[in-house]
Amino acid sequence: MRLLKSLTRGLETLDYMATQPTAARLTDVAGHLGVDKSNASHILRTLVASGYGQQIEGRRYALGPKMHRPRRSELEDVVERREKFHDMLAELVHATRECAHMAVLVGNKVWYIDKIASPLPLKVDHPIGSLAPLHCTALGKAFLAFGDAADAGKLERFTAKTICTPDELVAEIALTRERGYSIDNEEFSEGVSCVAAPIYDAEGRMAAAIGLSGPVARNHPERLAELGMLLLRSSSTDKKNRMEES
Amino acid sequence: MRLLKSLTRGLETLDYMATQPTAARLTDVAGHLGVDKSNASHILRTLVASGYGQQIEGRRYALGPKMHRPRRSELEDVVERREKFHDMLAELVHATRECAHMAVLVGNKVWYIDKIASPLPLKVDHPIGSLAPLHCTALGKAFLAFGDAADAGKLERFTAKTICTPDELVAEIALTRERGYSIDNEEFSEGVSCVAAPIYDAEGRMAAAIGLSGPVARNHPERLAELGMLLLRSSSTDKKNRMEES
DNA sequence: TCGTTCTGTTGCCATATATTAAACTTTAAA
DNA sequence: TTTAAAGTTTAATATATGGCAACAGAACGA
Repeated sequence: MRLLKSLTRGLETLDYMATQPTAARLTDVAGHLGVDKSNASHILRTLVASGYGQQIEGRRYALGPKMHRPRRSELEDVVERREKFHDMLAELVHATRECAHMAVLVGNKVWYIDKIASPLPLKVDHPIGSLAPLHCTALGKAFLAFGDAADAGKLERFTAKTICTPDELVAEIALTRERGYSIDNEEFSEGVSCVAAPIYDAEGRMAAAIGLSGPVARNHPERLAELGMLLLRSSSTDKKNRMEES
Repeated sequence: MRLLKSLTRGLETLDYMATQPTAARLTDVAGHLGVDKSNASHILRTLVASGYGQQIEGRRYALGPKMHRPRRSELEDVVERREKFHDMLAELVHATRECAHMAVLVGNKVWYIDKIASPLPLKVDHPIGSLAPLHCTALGKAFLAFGDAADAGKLERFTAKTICTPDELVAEIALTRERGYSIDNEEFSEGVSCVAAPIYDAEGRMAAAIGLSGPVARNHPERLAELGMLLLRSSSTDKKNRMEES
């Protein structure tokens, strides 16, 4: 197993510049790598010449334009995903007569990006575009359990049933992982219960959450379980379709 | 001017992987660099070992996790912006009694991310989360005139007044730039006219568009001009505030 | 299943080249 | 202005690297 030394050093320099809060000086780079100043000079110059580094404000070095290549826009991904799962929401509403939501993770909140309301007169309403906390919503818990939501932020209390201690939340998340879908039983809004399940992208990372919400009057525990299983079935069907077309 | 060769090649390999639509094979990389397979093998292995490359689906190479370092999420920006301008929308609705919208650019469409409806019974409704074309909406034209919307896509006709030829659209955009705000006069929806103005981020790039929509019955040309000026005044006030706090 | 071809890996050697050290230049500090 | 620190250039040497060739493994077709 042979690694190219100068390449390794160059990349390590990129690492260094990436982790450094402020633009790095040549001497610092040389010190960090444990090489001579002149060597560091050559490395940095090569990085700059290739566009992976850049020299700014006199003689300081930072990551260059090539390191900030515009990737495919996150927004496009989100909008595309919304389009893709809109029909699934419609089917879910049709099958359950409950309100279906879709949300993505933004910081430590969920952001509702799609909704189809229940046809019944008694209905819940999380407007599209609104934000909600992670620890007390089914959609949020789905990101905690299956996505890469780091922490839930402050565990604010909304109702008597809101989970407000880290320990309880950890247990709830573990339970959610076993179950495969998440539940919110009047933890955010009195009288409203929800279930949610994750949606994955092609790389297998959680991309969005899809959930069903309704009044507890209709959604007793048994029905919530049914709805949860329905969500799992829908999302696994999607996964299968994706497998086949690839 | 001395550049490190193996480092240069390694970085060029990153370039190659970045521009390649699909994950690259070793032979392709070797061919592209004009080096021996064995050399390419060492380069790729070094890239993988350092995290700048990764080996996926067997024997193909792609940019690694270090190249996808999480920058501040675009979604966070959008959500933050929405929060920030929500009050302005409310003020606009209060002042004009027309519906106010906020939208961002996604590909060659505008995506409505916030809305406050008119209090009057006759009102327009672009639901939040929906997409609209650029060439026939005020919000879209704002991105064409002041933002970095590259092209408007197909100039589909929606009403008799829709601008459907590139030449006319170019002229309209030029006019919009002079005017400072954009106008949609029943070009997307019969009976609905809108005005819109750009919102800029800290770097001076157009971040979002804010617009007012209402029925033509109320919004005769003179009123549209008034609404446009109001938008400009609101957004310039925001700009001033931003200047002061920085 | 087997053989053929294509793709990627390993070991070796010669030499191009990266690294060091020292001299030199530029910038910052005193 | 002087002095010290930081950065660049040059030159020399050691060695890391690139090419070759042989090897191994996967993919393909029969």
